[in-house]
Amino acid sequence: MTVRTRFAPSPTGFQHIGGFRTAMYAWLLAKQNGGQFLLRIEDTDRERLVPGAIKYLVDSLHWLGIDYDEGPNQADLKAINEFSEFAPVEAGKVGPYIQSERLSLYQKEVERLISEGKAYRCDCSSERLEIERLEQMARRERPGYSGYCRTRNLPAGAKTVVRFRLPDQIKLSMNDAVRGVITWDNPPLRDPVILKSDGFPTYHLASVVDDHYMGITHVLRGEEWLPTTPIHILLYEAFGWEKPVFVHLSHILGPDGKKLSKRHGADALTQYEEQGILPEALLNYVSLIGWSVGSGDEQEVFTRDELIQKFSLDGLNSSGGVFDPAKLQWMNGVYLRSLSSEKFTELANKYITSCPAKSWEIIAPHVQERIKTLPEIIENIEFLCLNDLPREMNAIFNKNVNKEIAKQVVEVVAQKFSSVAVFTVDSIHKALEEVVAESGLKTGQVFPVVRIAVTGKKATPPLSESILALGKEKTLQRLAEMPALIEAYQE
RNA sequence: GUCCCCAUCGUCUAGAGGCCUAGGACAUCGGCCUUUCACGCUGGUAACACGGGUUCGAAUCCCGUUGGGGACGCCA
Repeated sequence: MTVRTRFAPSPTGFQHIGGFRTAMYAWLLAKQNGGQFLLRIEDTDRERLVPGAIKYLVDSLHWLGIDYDEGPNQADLKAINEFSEFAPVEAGKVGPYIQSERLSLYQKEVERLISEGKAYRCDCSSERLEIERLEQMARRERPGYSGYCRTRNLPAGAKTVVRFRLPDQIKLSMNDAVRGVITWDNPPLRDPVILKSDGFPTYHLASVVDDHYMGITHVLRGEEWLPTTPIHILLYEAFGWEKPVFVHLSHILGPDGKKLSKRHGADALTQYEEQGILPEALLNYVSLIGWSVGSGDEQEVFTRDELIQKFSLDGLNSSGGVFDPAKLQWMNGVYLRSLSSEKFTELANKYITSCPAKSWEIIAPHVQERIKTLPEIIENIEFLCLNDLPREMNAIFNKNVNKEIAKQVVEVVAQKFSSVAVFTVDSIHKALEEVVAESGLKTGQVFPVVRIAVTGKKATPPLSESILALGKEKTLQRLAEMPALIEAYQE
């Protein structure tokens, strides 16, 4: 059996990391089995549509390296003003992949249901329904449609919706790939609207119809869909269609343990990009929330291919997981350090514009080892870019270094450096060591003072390399600036 | 309120009845390396929510309690 999975987001805002994790798992499952992964846009809620949301979805998927085999192509997106260069030029034969373009299909299927008595029209106004609901709540009854139009046999009309007729007694079970058998014995469900008065389907109808016609074999979605799964099962049965495998994923939680959502602690993917998180690291980290390779294997860092190879539904966890930014940062550092110097420089590009190329070349490997996210490059190379260097002067002084000694250090070092013909890491290092040997000053007195003099900071890349990157002229200049600063320093 | 799901270190997890004195990773604390910081290496603190069963034996199976989450829309 060919595995076909899909990611079916609604373009009602920016999709957060939880949604993309669902997409990733679906993609992983399809790729692993040589199947297809599709993108379907569920734009049936006309009121909440957000312009640009579809483009954001397509761009983000591409950024993460999740490419879809079937879905809206460039022309489709252009037609609705959501063009993305990252969409495929051609993709898929069971489209359209945008639900607003499949209206006639849904309407046709609904007619079938109505003619078979499995669905009916309803003209109850939403205002009336709302009042009804409030009253029920007030009476502490379970809220829901009363069933007023069930037997009225209403003809098609301007203001009508179509409801799916649910059995009076529902007892059914389903074998979820994550949770095993789940049984419902009379769940609190009322006849749901499947076709709205504007002619658009609701999720229940559209997703079932599309999953069927698009040949979806595994439905991966968030566990918020679990309570309404009986509706979907009943719909499959009403249509006489084969059901897919359901895979209800546990939620990604915010720091407070509540479901991550657009309104709650979630960031758009572009935020991570801006924060200098690599897509590979994000993908890898997020894959670990709710999934583990298991079987005693303790691997956590996976390449994309390893993920495709090792992913399995069995490794999916049924409990929700908190998103831990600290671990993401750590993993990003791991990925950053594994980069070739060429690739690292390429990614660093936007942060090093004011740094001389030669200096960057010298300092880059040391910066690479020290950062967890790209923007941290800035603080590491600041001393190479700035003319007017801010210095953490207070870091110079301690019980071993007073103003007198500090001045002595910069003076001796400057003198020594002047006599070094060619600056290399070795010659600089040797010069520094000679200062220590000849002046009677201690290493712990010399290096910290020079570090502040040259870089302004107490935590920096290695001193000799930093000095080499700065160059002899500027180094001597910075040393020369020190006596006045030392003198002026007040605690 | 009703229904559904979930429950191992602070966090992500391993664990499919004896391999568990519960393993790993992040975070945290300490040591080593070292001119700082970082990397790396190394050691430590730290968990089976509770109560009943079942069993020779339970983190693992069953029931209940508690706690958390989710759903109850002409939203998805």
